[in-house]
Amino acid sequence: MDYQFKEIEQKWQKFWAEHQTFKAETDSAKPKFYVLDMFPYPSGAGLHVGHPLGYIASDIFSRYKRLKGFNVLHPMGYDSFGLPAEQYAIQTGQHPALTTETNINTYRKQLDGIGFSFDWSREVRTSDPEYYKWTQWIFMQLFNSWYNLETDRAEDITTLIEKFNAAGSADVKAVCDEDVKSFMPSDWATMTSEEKQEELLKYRLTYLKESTVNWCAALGTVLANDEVKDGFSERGGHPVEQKKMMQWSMRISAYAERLLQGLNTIDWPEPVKEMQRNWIGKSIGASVRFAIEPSEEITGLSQDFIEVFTTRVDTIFGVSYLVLAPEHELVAQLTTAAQQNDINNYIAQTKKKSELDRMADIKTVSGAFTGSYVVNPVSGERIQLWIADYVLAGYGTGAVMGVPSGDQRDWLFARHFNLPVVQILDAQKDIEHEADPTKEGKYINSGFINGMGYDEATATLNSWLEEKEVGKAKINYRMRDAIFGRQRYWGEPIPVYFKDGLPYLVKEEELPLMLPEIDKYLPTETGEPPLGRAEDWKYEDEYEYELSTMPGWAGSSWYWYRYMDAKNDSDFVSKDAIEYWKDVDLYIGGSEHATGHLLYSRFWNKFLKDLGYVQEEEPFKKLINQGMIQGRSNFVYRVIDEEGRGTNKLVSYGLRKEYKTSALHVDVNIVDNEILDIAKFKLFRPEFADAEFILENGKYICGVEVEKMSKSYYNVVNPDMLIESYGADTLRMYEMFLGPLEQSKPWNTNGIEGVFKFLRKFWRLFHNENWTFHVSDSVPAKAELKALHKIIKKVQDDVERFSFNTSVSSFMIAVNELTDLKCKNRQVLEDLVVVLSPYAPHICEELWVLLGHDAGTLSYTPYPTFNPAHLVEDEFSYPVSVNGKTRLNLSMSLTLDVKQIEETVLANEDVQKYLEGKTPKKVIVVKGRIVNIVL
RNA sequence: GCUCAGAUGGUGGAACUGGUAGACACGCAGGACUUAAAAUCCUGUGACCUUAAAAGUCGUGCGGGUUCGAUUCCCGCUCUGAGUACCA
Repeated sequence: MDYQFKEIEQKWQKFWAEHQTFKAETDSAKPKFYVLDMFPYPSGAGLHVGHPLGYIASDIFSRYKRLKGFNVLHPMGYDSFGLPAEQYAIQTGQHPALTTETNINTYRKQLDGIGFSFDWSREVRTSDPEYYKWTQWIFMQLFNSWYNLETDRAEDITTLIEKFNAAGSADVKAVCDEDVKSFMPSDWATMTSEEKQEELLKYRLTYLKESTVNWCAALGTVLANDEVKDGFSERGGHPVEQKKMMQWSMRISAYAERLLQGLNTIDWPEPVKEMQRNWIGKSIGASVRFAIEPSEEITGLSQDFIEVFTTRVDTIFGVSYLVLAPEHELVAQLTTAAQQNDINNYIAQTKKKSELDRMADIKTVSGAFTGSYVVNPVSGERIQLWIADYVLAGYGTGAVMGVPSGDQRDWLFARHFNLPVVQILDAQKDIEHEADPTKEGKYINSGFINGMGYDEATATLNSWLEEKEVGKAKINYRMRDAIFGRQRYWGEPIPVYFKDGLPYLVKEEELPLMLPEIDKYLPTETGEPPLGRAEDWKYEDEYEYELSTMPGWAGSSWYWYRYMDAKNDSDFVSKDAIEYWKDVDLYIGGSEHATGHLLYSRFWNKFLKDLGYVQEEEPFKKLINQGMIQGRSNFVYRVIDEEGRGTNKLVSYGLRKEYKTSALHVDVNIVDNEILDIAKFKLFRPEFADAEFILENGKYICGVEVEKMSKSYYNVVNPDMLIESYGADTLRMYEMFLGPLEQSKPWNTNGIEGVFKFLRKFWRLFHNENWTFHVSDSVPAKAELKALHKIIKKVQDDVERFSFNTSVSSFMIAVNELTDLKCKNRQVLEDLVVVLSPYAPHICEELWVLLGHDAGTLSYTPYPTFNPAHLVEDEFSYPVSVNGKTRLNLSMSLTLDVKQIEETVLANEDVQKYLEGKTPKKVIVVKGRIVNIVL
C-alpha cells in the first residue's frame, strides 16, 4: 500500500491519546526540560495556518529533547477570558462560558489533528474557577505586600506595620504613592483602623487610587498603556480618551530596575529586550527646584518652587525659560491677571486637540506665558514661566527647563517666542541656526562650572544642588503602574469588598470568588460595570463587592507555573513541582507580547520570588519569536465601463493594463499558482456565472498582494483542509520548510507538493514493488552510513539552533541518496526514522512498529549517536594551490573534518617538498575539497 | 526623528566561525510511460557571449575599503519591514 497518511495519522493520534504517551511525570531521575508555547485565546474563527507555526517548532524541539533523554514538560491550555466572547454575548445573550467552551473544542480538534505531543492532562483554562481561584490568590498576595527599598524586595505588609509601630513613617523606604503622610509612632497608634487602612493602601503592591486612565467608551472599559496603540484600542480600534477614575493598579514601577537588569541575564531576541528597555524608559539625570519669584499678585501658593527633571543638568546655566504642562496643578495659581486670557485660551485649545492631533502637529510651536517668574538656583537669574503642550503631565514632574542652545525643540520654542539663546559649551557650533546637543568641550557662560568638561560639571552640579537642598541626582522611569481593573464581565472577579468606602480582601478560604450570573452583559443604568447587575451578590449579604474584573493579562502572568501541577487544589503549585521544574527553558511565541504579557509575567514572577513561592528570578530562560504568517490575497480584474460601472468581463492579470479595471478579492483556495479555476470561481461568485473571461495563453492569471490573513480578504488558509489532502506530517514539515522560524512571511501553499512527495518517497524506502514492508539485516554499506551520519549531524545542529527549515531540505537529500543506493538496511533506516520523528511523528511511529518495535516506544528511544568516522571520503583527488594558484594534485583519503585535512595535507611528502622548509601562514580548506596554502 | 531587523535566480529560500554563491523545493521547458489525461520517473533551468564539445565574462540593493579570497567584516548611501516618539 502506498503512503496512506490518513489511516496512519488517525491511528497514532488515537494511540497517543489513549496511552497518554506524552504525559510528563514530575520525576527527578531524568533532567527536566520545559518547552512552553504562548497559549491561545480561543477565538470563534478557529486556527488558521499561521497559528500553529510556533507550536510545530516547539513540538519538534520537545520531541527531539525527549529522544535526547530529557523529561520534557510540553503543555497547552487556553487564555479563555477575553473581549470577543463578551462582545458576542452582548449581541446574542449567549453566556461567554458557552461560546468559549465551543471554541475550545474546535481548537482542540484542530490541534489534535496536527499531532502535537502536548501533555493534555495538565491543560489549564484561565476562565476555569479552579484556575482563577489562584489568580485571585496572587492578587491577594500583592494586596498584602509592599516594596521595601532597603531590602529591595516585596515584603508582607505586616513588616511595614511593625515599622510604623516602632518608628512611624520616618525610616520607611518604600515604593508608594506620592501623598503618603509622615507621622510618628504615636500618631500611628492613635489612628483609627480606617485611617490605617487608608494609609496602608498607598503602599500595597496592588492598590486603589484615583488616577488618569485610558478610557475606551466603545468598549466601556479602561485599558492598560500597552493595550492602546496611537490613541486607539488595540482590540477593535476604538478611540481612547484620558479620564480620571478610581482604579485598581499594580505597582510594577517598584520592579522597574530589576526588570531592566534582568534582561541582561536571559537569552531573548534583542528586539524584544530593546522594546522592554524602551518601555521601562530609564533616564539618569537630576531633579532641580526653581524657586518661584514672590509677587503680590500670586498668593496662596501650595508650594514655593517648581521641580523639573533633566537629563542634562550640566546645561542649567543655559536655561532661558521654564515650561509647565498645561494640566500642571500650579498653572492656575501662577497665572497673573494680565496673562489670564492667554492662558485660558491656550488651555482650552489644548483640550480640544485629541491625542492624535497633538502628535500630528509636533512641528507647530505653541505655548503661553503665565506672567510669573522663577529663579535659576545656580545663577540666581530671573526667568519666565510658560506653559506648552509639548510638556506632558504624565512624565517626570510635568515641568521642563528650556535650554535653547542644547535642545532643538527648546531652540524652536525660544526663537518663536523671542527668548534668549545662550551658548554654554565652547564646542557648540552654529547655535544661531539650530541647537547643538554636544557634550564635548568646556563650559562657558556657566558660573562655577566654567572651564570644566561634561563629567566633572555634572558631578559638581549634582553635589552642589544636593548641598543647597535645591536638587539631586535622580533616576526617572517612563514605565507607569499598570491599571488592573476592567469594567467588563468576562474576567476574574477581584476578591475585594468595600466597607465604609475602603477595600478589604475576602477570606482566602472563600476563594474562588465565583463570577456571578447576570441577565445582560452591559453596564448598569447607573453606569456601573456589568457585575453591578448581579442580584443578591454581596459579601456576607451586606458589603458591595468590587464590580470591575481583572484585565486579560492577569491569568496569563503565571500560567506556566500552573502547568507544573495543574490539578493541585491546595496550592497554586506544589513546592515539589516547582523545585523540580523551576522555570521555562524554551518559550515560543509572537513578539507582539513584548511590552504586555512578557513584562507582566516577569513582574509577577519576581514578586512570587520575593515571597519565596518560586525559585527563579526570571521565568523564561530562552525566548524565540516565531514570525507572523501573512495572508497572500488573490485578485481578479473586472473591466469597468466609461461611467465607472462594473461590466461582466474579467481580464487576466497580464492584460489588465489595457482596460479600466477594478480589483476584486478572490478566494485563494480556488487559485493554483495564480491560475484561476474558472468553474469554481463561477460557483464562488454566482453573479459572474456567465461572465466573459479575457485570458492570456489560455489561462486566467490572478494578481497577488500580501495582506493580513483575514476572512474578509478571502485569503485564509485553513490547516484542516491541508491535513485532509496531504496529512499532518506534510503540513508540519511544510510549515517548517517555508523559511526561517523567526521571519515573517506570506503563506503560500504552492510548495507543499514537494514536501508531500518527500514523505511518500520516504515511505517507499521501506517497501518493495508490491508495497510490502521490506528491510534487510545485512551490514550497512559505507555510502549508506555516510548518508545517515550526515543527516544525524545536520539535524542535530539545526534543531539546536532552531533552523528547522534547513533540516527539511537535508532530509530530502538524505532520502534521495538512500533511494539511489537502494538502501534497505535495517540499522540505517531505523536511525533515520528516529531522526525524522520529531518532524513527521505519525509516519515514523508507523514505520517504527513495522521495524519490529513496540508501539509508543519511539518517543523515548535514544537519539542515534553521530560518528564522524562514517564521513570519511574515499580516495579523492585534491588540488592544492598556493596563494590561490593551482600547483599540485594530490590523491588522498580524508574525512570531512577541516583540522584533519590541514594536518594530512601538510604531512604529505609532495607538499613538504614543495614548501621547501617554509612554514605556511595558513592552510585553507574549501568545502573539504580544495586546499589553498597561504605563504 | 530615533532604535532594531532585512535586501541573494521567475518564486520561497540555502551557504553555520570570511572559502567552489544559488543547496533543497516550487515554477517553467523538454523527454519517457499512456489512445489520452492525471500520477510517476528522467533531463535542463542566474545572466551574457559562444560552441561540435569545451571554455570564458558578469553576478548576492548601490558606492568604496580590508583580504590570497567578501552574500558574510568595515565605512558611506538607497530602499523595505517592525517597534517607538514632543520622554525633558
